[in-house]
Amino acid sequence: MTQEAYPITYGVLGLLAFAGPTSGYDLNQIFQTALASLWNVTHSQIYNELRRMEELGWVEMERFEQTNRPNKKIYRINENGREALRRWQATHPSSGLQMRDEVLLRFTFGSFADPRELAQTLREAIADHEARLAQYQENKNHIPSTPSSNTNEPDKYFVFMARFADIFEKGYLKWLREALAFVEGMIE
Amino acid sequence: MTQEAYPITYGVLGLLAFAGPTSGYDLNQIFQTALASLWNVTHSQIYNELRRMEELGWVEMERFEQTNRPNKKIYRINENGREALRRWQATHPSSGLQMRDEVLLRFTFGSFADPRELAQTLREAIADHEARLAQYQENKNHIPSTPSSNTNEPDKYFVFMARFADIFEKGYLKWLREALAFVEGMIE
DNA sequence: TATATCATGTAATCGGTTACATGATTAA
DNA sequence: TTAATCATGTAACCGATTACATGATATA
Repeated sequence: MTQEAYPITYGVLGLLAFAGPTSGYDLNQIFQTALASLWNVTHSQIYNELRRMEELGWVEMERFEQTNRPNKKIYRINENGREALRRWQATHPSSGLQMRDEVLLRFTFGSFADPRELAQTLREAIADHEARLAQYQENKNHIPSTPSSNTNEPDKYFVFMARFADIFEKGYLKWLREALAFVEGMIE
Repeated sequence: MTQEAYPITYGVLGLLAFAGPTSGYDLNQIFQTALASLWNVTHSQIYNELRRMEELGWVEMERFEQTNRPNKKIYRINENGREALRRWQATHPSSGLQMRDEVLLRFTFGSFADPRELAQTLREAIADHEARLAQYQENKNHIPSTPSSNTNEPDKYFVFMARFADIFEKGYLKWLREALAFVEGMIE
């Protein structure tokens, strides 16, 4: 683990600023509901970033012994961490949108596929993205409030970001349904 | 390089089936215009996958000496390769959509940013995505025709896939413009 | 009473990126 | 005439994923 930070580092750090003292396990849950629509992570990486930030001195860690559950480590952002977040926001993005989509890739080479199989792949993708959309709409009810604000209204940036997931998934689903109709037209 | 194939492997293989005998350099160009909207790659990875597929026996390689340019290797898909493409199409996707977007991540934690800086980030993102959209629309004029079809009409799956990039970028731009207006409202 | 799932994390691997190389044109 | 960009690839590294570990509780 080198002494450096990456976008995902700040993603975890930002959530920690919102959530207060939290374990890696819980941060992963939060990440999956709050940010999964715009940044893929695995739970392992959350732990990686927490360790990294501890080395960087951006967070404090405290161990808690538990009997019924594995022991946990609780992380808490400190002033260095908050300062790092602000510094990050003053820099330029290091890269543009990264995307990989196996369904679209398969569709593109649909000429090599049996249309029946491809149609099935598309139906599964539709179910998948419908579930995502439902999940994102459900998540809107659990948007955290801005840290250090004494209101408990949902953070306005979070709220606005949630619209992106909505627009994106609806557009995707629209395309998928049209694509399915197209592929069904190719059968036999 | 292990004896295995991944989605990106089939992406390169599929393009090779469309393009006929091609060098890694040229395949990268083709990939960037044809598939960049749905799968990120670097040119290095194209070369990696070509070597991998040669080991797998899916493609044939031939060296060409050049004087004014570095020597090149020309790759050509063989029957094993075409069979591999068809087999792949008969399997289930190994993963869903993968996405990482630093602009959205920064926006989400906009509470820690100076709105002026965030607005600037959004303006640059708008310019970036406008350029992408223009690029994708230009690309529509260069869609390859289905291999082994004796027409030279653009491949129908490629054409349909191109609509996805269109829908996606337009939706993204819509959101970005709304987000910019929102952030500008937060200034001062 | 198996078998998921919860809960919590570490270790090993690898897909994908960055850095390195190199000579020929083209542009400022 | 200095600096990009073209053209073509290889080698090294690392961000991110998969696999491993472990005991408790809930579920079928």
